[in-house]
Amino acid sequence: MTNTDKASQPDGALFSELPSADLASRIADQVLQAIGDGRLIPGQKVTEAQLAREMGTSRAPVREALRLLESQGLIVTHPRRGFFVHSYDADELDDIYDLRECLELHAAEAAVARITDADVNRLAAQVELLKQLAHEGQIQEQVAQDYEFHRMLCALGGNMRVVRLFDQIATQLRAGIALLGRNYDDPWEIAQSHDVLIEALRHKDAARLRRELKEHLEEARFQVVALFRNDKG
Amino acid sequence: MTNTDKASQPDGALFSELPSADLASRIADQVLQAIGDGRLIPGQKVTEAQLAREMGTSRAPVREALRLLESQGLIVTHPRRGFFVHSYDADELDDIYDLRECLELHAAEAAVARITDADVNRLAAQVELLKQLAHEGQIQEQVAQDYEFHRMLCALGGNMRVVRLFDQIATQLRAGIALLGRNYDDPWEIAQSHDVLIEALRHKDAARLRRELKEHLEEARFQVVALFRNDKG
DNA sequence: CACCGCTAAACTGTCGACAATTCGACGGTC
DNA sequence: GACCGTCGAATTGTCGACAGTTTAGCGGTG
Repeated sequence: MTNTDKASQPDGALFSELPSADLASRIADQVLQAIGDGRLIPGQKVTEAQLAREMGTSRAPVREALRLLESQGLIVTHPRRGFFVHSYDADELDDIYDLRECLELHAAEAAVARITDADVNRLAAQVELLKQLAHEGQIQEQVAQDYEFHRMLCALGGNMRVVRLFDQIATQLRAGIALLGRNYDDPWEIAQSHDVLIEALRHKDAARLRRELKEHLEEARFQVVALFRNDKG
Repeated sequence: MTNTDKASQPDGALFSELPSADLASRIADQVLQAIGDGRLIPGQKVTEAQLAREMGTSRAPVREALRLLESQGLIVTHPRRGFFVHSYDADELDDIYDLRECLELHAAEAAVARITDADVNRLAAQVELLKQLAHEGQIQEQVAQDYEFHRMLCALGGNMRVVRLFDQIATQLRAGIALLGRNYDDPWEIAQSHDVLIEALRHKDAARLRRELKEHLEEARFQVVALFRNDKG
């Protein structure tokens, strides 16, 4: 998820890379976090020199970090004007969900053909984790693990490029949703709504999985977009 | 297509932006072109200082250009090692086509519901252009206009994010295919194979369009991947 | 009071320089 | 002959500086 360890999911490598000492990546992570917890709000200008001063570095790595976040869709650039935190509107979130649905349904369909019982068990365990976190009231962590579940599902589709796209989309959605300031649904409901997906996977029922997953995703999409429209007019 | 004019397809804007004086973007275009016509070959190292010398600039904009191309998947970075032209293998091209199929089918399905007769006519005219270019033997241009046709189709789906992704994918495919050094099929066949898509669009037959488009794309995918496996072993 | 142009401050794009790291060649060792 | 460590050249990551542009504030004008 962070930019520090790009290869967080090494395809069977024994050791993951050591955390990069790269200044730019660390700065990008900081900015990402700042966007996530609202210290940077959408539309706000991000000044290279100011960030550089605050971080005690020169402008060069700050610039690279912002360009990285730009490529991930979290920062927008107006040439000679500077960098700004990307401000999502409801239509854009709707587009993002549309894209996510397209990718995830595709990956899930491919996954059904390749999935093993062990894989299904891992996914089921992840759902149990979601329920537990719902009980404990760890909402932030639950959101993170919810994305992780869907990421696992995408990964089982076997197309790593799709997984990378999913990561980008997830980051954007989290940034967009963060500024709602509240969750879009009851955590327990969310956790439970994954059960039907596990069922479909156990039976390797592609059609059913597609149907259920689509409903699952459109539920979230509908809630989020509706909330967004209310907040922003 | 180029990086110089990001808004090359302004959604109804009267004037396109003036060509950016941005050094980084122009450098990126040069490098992109160099990859396209084989002056830079996959796997080759790209040295910042050398590029900067050749272009008569400092390293800073070169670095930004390469990072931009990295975000588009044409350049890969090994930290503290430098930049390299991304070397595609057959499996990766297969993944890219898989992704393209997923996106384009989705966009096409959405397009059917929104498309006007004028839109269909524009697409049909584009197919005629493909045929004409096939006759004239302008293969390079035909390839470009072929992508343009599919881009138009994606755009009619209404999700601009999908279009941007398509652009990225197209760039990667062209870079990957460029090093085959030859076309993967008869230009006239390629042009004609678009006719069935127009037919399906005229009848607003989503199911048929999906079927035909899928076949259309898998044909290209099959040819390219097969050729690639032969060349590279 | 709204609008316009001017001036100063702030900022971006670009540049050249330096330290730390990496790469390649060389010679030494088994 | 293959392997290992060393040394010098080349390269990356980072830094501070400068020119041109943008922005914000201010006073003038209708």
